[in-house]
Amino acid sequence: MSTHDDLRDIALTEFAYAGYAGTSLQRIAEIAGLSKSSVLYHYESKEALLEAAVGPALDRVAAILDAIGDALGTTEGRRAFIEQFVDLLLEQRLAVHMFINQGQSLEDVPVIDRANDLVVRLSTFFATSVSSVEDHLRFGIALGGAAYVLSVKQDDPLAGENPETHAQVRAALVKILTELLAPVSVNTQG
Amino acid sequence: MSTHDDLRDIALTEFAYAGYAGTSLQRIAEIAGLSKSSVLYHYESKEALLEAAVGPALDRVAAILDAIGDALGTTEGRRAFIEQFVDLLLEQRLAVHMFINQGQSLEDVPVIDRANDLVVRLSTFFATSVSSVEDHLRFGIALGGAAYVLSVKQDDPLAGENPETHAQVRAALVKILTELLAPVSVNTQG
DNA sequence: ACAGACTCTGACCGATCGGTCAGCTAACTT
DNA sequence: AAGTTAGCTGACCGATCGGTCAGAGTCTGT
Repeated sequence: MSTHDDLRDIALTEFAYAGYAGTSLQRIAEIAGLSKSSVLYHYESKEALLEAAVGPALDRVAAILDAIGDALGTTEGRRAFIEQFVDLLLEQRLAVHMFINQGQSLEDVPVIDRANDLVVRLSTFFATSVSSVEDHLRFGIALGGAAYVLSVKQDDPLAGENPETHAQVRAALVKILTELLAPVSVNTQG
Repeated sequence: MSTHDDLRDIALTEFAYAGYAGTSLQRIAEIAGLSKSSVLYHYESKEALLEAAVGPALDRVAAILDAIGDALGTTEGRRAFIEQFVDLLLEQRLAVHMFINQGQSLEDVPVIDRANDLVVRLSTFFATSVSSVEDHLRFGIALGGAAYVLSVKQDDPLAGENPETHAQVRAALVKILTELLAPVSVNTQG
């Protein structure tokens, strides 16, 4: 992989792990085996590095939201969405964890504002007709919980990258999020 | 409230919101209307401020874990635990959110190590006999999701502090976490 | 009136932060 | 062989970081 992409990946890992404010360019440089000046040669600023790190994940979220469109109220629509959402989580777990848990404090960064807008879209996607406290909590727990559980470094089965475990995690996530967000009988007109 | 306690509360709010690394003593001082020197008069270091901020929450977690003891495998025991856990979350939501989401990166801070130990105890509490991937995910989503949803600043019903909404949130949380962690038929001997 | 404790402060410290800049080296072009 | 470019670097910048310290103001007990 190119140095450019290496830096992007290192930055994403560190931002998700130690926070944007808690990660220095010096540290990113050390992990990459470069000098801080080299990092700033590839990316014009720390903020540009953040944008490169989470931007692609935001594109995917936006694409999913656009594609699903209006099939939101029905249980069918929700289940179809959940499958795509789980795949997104598994592919972009660090980026999602980042803007879920640091989206509030980095509010004036353009790429984070974009992320926050998408979270709002995602929220209204699930809370159009039904707006009970319980449903709000369900959505928040599903979103924050999934982002959290996939970002925890653990010696557990999740750590391995073998495809069998991956399929197992995917199936379990779909099941759990379906229970939370699209129960067998959904009140479409709460 | 005393200046000492004010500083503790301000620090907790800022640590949970912007992260420990992302919060400066200068900022805490400004919010409190004091100088940075005054903050360091009340607390000998930034780390001491962190300990004062999350310590009481950790004491409560430990107390709950000690009290529940061995009634862990049964559905009854889990439900009793969940009620206490929800009350803890509602009372100490910022502190819980803090050490859930920053526990990994602040690993060498004593008070955070204590927090991480408690999370491990909590985890094994739910994963003694059953250790399937799905149950690990259920636990992580419940823990991380609840910590997340209660820490989000929102213009939603949660924001208000009126007792009626509080009871509504509590009931919904108990219901959702029970679904996640103690379904009607729990496999005690996975 | 004096002494001592409590609270608070500005000045200052070394270290680190994000970022700039001139210049080095190696590879490719003409 | 000369020129151009990409990749990288150390030296340096002002700002901010956590933390130290001597001292000022206030209040209480004697």
